[in-house]
Amino acid sequence: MVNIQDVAQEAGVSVATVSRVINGTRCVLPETEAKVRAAIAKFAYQPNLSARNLRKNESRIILILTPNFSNPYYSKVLSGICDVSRNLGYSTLIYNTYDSNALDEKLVVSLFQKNRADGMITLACNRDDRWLEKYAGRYAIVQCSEYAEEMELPHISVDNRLAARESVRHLAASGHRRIGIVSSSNSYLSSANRMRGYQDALEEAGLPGEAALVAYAAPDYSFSSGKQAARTILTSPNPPSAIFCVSDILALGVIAEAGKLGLRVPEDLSVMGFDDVDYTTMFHPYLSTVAVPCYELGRGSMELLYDHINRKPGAEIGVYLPHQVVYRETTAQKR
Amino acid sequence: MVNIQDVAQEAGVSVATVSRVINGTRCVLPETEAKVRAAIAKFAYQPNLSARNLRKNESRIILILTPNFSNPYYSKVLSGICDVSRNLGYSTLIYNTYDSNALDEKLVVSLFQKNRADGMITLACNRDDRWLEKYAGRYAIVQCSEYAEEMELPHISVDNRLAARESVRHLAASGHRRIGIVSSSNSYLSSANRMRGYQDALEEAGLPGEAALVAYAAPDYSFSSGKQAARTILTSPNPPSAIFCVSDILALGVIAEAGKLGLRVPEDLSVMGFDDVDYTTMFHPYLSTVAVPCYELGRGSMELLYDHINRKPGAEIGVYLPHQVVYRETTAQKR
DNA sequence: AACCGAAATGTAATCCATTACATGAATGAC
DNA sequence: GTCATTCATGTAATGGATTACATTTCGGTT
Repeated sequence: MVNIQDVAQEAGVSVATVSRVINGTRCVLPETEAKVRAAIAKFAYQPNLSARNLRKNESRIILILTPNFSNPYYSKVLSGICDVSRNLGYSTLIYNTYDSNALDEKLVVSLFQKNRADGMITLACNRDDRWLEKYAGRYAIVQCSEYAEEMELPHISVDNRLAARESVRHLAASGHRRIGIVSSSNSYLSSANRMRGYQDALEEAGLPGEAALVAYAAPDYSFSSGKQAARTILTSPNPPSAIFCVSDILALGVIAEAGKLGLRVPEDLSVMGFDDVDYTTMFHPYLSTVAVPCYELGRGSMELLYDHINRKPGAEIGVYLPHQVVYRETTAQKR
Repeated sequence: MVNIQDVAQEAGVSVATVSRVINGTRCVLPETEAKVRAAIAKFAYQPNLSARNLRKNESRIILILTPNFSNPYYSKVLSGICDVSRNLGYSTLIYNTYDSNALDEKLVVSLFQKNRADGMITLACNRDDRWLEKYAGRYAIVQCSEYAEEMELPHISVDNRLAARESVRHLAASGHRRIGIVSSSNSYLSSANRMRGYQDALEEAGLPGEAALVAYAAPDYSFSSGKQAARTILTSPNPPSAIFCVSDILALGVIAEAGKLGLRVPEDLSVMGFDDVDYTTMFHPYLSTVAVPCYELGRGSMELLYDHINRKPGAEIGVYLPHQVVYRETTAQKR
């Protein structure tokens, strides 16, 4: 494999000059630069990244901690992260934590040490993972989608509270007086904030909150847990005519269960999802939902991380991307 | 950051000995080893990977070329790859080629050179990408799911031809005499082999092939292209009573279009998919399909790659994992 | 007692790019 | 004409782990 020596020799200059040309660190005479570039081109020379990283004391590796690779939401985010990181010259080491919601402190530290990662992006930490703060100074960390509350750590997400509020407001504006919510019994800030937004909207519309309208699905966001939650709500004495769900898959479960109970969507029951993953429009009724810019969240989190790795002054702490509530076929006027 | 020097000093031995303990390359006296291990533990020492890679002339990075990160099939495969690669100490650099089916030769070479990757896994190459062979000696390459035909390059997949044959054989055994196929107009070997399997089964059952029973959906495997293909087949003069599809999403499209045409599934039309992605059981009718062990394909491809990187004698060239045809709610006896 | 060989460990070269410091040439000021 | 300064480039140290080769030690053989 050709190295910087060979290039220097070919160009008739020293290795230092070649390095300067490559990195553009100091002025090099145009004709010298031309010679060097010619030699680089001739050999198709590529600097050895291990040597460079060793010298510069960086790894050009960023860690990504994701709970579940195959979840379409996360895979979209990952896609955004990978595209940007590739352009910035970083390798991504994706670590699947398999829905173990606890973002393990020991794991994080050991991953950092073992890989000497330059930074990390977490896709799902709990709202009370305050220990992250301890490492903020030492390592560059960005939290994407979920983040630990009340901490000065970089994070990027949508405004979950507002999005939920808008969705539920729409349901109320469509005449629904009894609006349920299917949340998830996890410790994500998004779940908490979507619940808050739901309550905001009820209050705003002058509707009373009621325990029977609230169900918590299992923390796995699965289809079947959505069905189960729906059953609880819909078989109660005075069931709602609309249900807001904190995820699309849960909403799909709700729709399935509603069908089982003889309810038509949207004629008898309006349903709203959250995220807008691909299959929301893969079969009818198309799901009304909140479109979350997953890919852009991924891109944004990597860009944010890059700024923090390079200690760019003024790098932001909290970034919020715009969402959009989309009304399709699972929501209708109350009859 | 603590280095091997510090550990050696603390343990009162030379750096060579520390290295030997870490790598287990040569005999070290038990008490010496104990001292070294104590020092390592005390400092929580982790070898610098850049230095190690530089010296060993490896990068511990493997490239993954995938057409579409967010496709559930690929994300499952990626999940398997990442889990194994992590355990083997490799970083994965995932490169999204965005459905540009042409696995670009220049891209591959430049990625290898730039990252000095130790190996590469391709998730989708065309059956005629014979240029790959040129690089087989120089780089470790494993083809997962799709591979270039008639070449001695490592690959792993299911037996697409057999799986298709079994599925269609089942339809024939259920009394269907006119069985259609929705394939995809791409250049994947899987498509070709599933077509061959379809023909095998027809022949086996003594059923005639017929052009009107065959439709090629757009190469994007999309829901809408499935619908379009179904329309072609189902509106022909003498439509089939069963359709075998080369992907689940296409099958979903077929079912949707059948519904539009007033056909009930499975009463009027049996439909089989391929892959068994998550949403096949997310709404009724549950899809009959061929379960492909995506995750295991991912695992297997990384293990295979590892063997080839290390030039393990007897590393296999072609690995075939078992599939399983699952009969759910979209297939029924012909009436 | 002399010698051999194996085992355990140490010394130092090596991988390759970056960069602090050194050198030499050219420019300009007085 | 001399000295300071800047610019372009070269020399060599550096980062940290691996490993070929060297050395020491010790048990065993004759």
